Amino acid sequence: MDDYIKIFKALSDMTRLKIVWLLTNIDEKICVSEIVEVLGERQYNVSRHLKILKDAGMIREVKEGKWVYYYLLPINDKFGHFIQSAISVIPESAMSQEKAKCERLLDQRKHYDTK
Amino acid sequence: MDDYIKIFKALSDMTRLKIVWLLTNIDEKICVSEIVEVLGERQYNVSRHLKILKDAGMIREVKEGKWVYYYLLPINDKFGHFIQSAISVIPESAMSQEKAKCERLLDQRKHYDTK
DNA sequence: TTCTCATATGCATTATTACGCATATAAGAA
DNA sequence: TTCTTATATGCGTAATAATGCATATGAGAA
Repeated sequence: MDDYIKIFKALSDMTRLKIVWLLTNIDEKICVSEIVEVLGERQYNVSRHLKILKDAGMIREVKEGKWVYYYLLPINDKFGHFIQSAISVIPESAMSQEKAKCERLLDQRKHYDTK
Repeated sequence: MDDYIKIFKALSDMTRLKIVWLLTNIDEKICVSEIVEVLGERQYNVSRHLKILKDAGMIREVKEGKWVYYYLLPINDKFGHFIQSAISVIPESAMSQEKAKCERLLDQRKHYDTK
């Protein structure tokens, strides 16, 4: 039961729900500083929220040079599947500015990467 | 966004998740004193948790004499549908004692009702 | 090595939530 | 009406969680 509680708790904070929503709807890994810019939150808080999501088993990170990229963990059970589905149907209207900003950032990153 | 947070917050407490799980898996309305007995929680806390679930739009009550029965609200949107599905697949093993106790109580109630 | 950028974390403070106790409300029973 | 049972709630306290600030860690750049 505690594992389920942990997941619901992880999602019951605006910043964290936004992070998970972005990871779900952007379908790409994002690094901490990008989340900071997209959400307009402090860096140390974003780091902490990411830790909570990681402890709940929802995300994982990969290090690449100075950066730490976070991505959604693919689900392995029915419960996680339904939870991810629930998040994926949260309408974009609730997150429109954030999504636009995020897409702009990711686009910049691609241009930078290919230079 | 706040409505989604409210639902996740409502579910991120052991007592409340157990209540919702019971209402989901028993498929019958339950009154406050039955929940109190099944979960072994104090009456005033159960009442408060029920209020939080009600404010999140997950349950509703009907009054019958001295008793107040609570039941799951049928879902009207995709998000709620997935959340209810997630709860319904939480394995019975996590709630076995409670479910058994609850079934025993409901059975007693039926016998009492038909007297 | 030293500097800078990206990320994480220890510690104190504030804010939120859960709880206990007492009591209010509400309805049927006596 | 008074008594009892069922449920809800006000108020204070305890437990949890989120935040701010400073700083640590870690990696590439100079």
